[in-house]
Amino acid sequence: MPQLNSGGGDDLGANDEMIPFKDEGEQEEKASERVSAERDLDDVKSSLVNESENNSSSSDSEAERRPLPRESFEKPRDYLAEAVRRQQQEAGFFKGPHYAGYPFLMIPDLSGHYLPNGALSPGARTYLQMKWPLLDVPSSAGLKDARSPSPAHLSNKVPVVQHSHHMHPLTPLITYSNEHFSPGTPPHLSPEIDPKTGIPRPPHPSELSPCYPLSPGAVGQIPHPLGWLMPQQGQPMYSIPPGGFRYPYPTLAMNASMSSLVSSRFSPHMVPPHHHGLHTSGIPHPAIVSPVVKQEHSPGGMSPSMNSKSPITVKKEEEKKPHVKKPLNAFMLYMKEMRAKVVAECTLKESAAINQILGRRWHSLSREEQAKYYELARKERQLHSQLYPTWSARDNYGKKKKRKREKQPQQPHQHQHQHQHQHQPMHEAEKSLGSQNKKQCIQYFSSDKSCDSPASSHGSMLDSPATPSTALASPAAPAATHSEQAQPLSLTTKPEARAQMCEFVRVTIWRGDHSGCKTRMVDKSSTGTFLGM
DNA sequence: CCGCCTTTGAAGATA
DNA sequence: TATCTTCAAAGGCGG
Repeated sequence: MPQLNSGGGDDLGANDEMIPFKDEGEQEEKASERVSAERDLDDVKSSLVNESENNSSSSDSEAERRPLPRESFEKPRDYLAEAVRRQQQEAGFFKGPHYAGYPFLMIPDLSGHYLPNGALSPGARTYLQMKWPLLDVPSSAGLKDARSPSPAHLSNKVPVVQHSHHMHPLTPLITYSNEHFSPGTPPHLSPEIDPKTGIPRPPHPSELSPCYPLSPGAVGQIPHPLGWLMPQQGQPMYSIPPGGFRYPYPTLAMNASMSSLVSSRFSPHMVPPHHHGLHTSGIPHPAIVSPVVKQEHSPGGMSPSMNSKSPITVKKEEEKKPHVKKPLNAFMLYMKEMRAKVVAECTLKESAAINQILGRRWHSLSREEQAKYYELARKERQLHSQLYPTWSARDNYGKKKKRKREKQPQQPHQHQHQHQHQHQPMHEAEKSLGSQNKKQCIQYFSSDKSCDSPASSHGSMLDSPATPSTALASPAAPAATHSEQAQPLSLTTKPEARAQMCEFVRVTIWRGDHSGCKTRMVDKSSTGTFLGM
């Protein structure tokens, strides 16, 4: 479990983030036949590292080594801490053109999710216009320029936008003026509160400045700075209890990253300093799903809930307690951002299928790009914890009637992560089909290059679609290695072609076990193989 | 209409 | 400490 206040410099579990490839080894182990391939992968990785390092003209420290092989990459803390340090030291973190591509923003949903009433600050408006250049707009020249790769980019460790899509989803940030991204630490930052302990702690130089320096007691009543957001579906990402909070801080103390985070994922309303007016409007905070009650469970200090209450009362409050959602993790952020693109590329609409693609794309992302999302996620968590200091993931346990995913007692080696089961859904089918060969054929997404699936393009990788190694081994990866302009996501394909290439069908799989049959999304092109036809 | 599917990651729970 | 479980988003689909 991540340390919230390690004192090591980072905050809120930032240290546990960048381990995107943690399961790689496991998967690789399974695929003994791919040993040599792995070796090649290692080589690729090494070269990648070298290239990256070479490209990094900057003399800076560890951050410089950002593009690291998996092993090194597993030290997010240093990385992030360093990044932050640099950010703070160099006021130009967001200024320099080369930093333009390192926005901590999630743009895609901006309009829909975060702008309930459509009201936007000028900055936000600009932002919106830039948002989602959308699927394959070949001529986003201006944007292209913004993301143009250059040694300078790389030298700054800041993940440079390199996109297959002409424009990095996050690129729009570049449109942000410095005013919105005023770098550096706000002078008026108060000590950050440890969400767990509620004890204020001095900001560590290497950690992000708290965006909302709230006192433990005040936190609960503080309006969510992001409270303007209202997701499209009417389900707020985060929401503020009705009635809103009073916003105690005339000026939002927020550093560059935070402001970007806020302004993006959470809302452009945040940008303007007139936020206090916003909250009085009671706009729900995106994290709160059901703004039934304005009162959030008391954060430590001045909350009434501190008082001893009868179980009934407590229960009542519990019921009324708005559902504060978990902060999105890096992948979720990525998904939100990229989903629309994938959907546009492919004919499919089923999220399950889309998510598989996204999962692969995720792995095909360069470390720098992933780092951006990890950073974003970290900020999200940080923000979330500051907004809801007493919130715990456990609070949401049981609120979602989750399917009971049956365990697979017959397969000892699968008793790993649930999500690892999910990573290899073919196992179930495999059981029913009873052969490794079949298993390899069971690709939800196969040879579709546009709908991506780096792994699928490699027959040898078929049984390990989602592993990073696979991604690295994919055709796209090497490109990424050589240039941040790699186009792992293949948006270069024309939509029509892509549409053709990306068709999925639902396949019902008979499962020999208790579960009977099961439906799966399978790429049409692989259906035949899958079905043994 | 609710839950499943599917992905990764974070965090809580459990052994 | 290691492993397992739940939930976060999303939207089509099935019962």
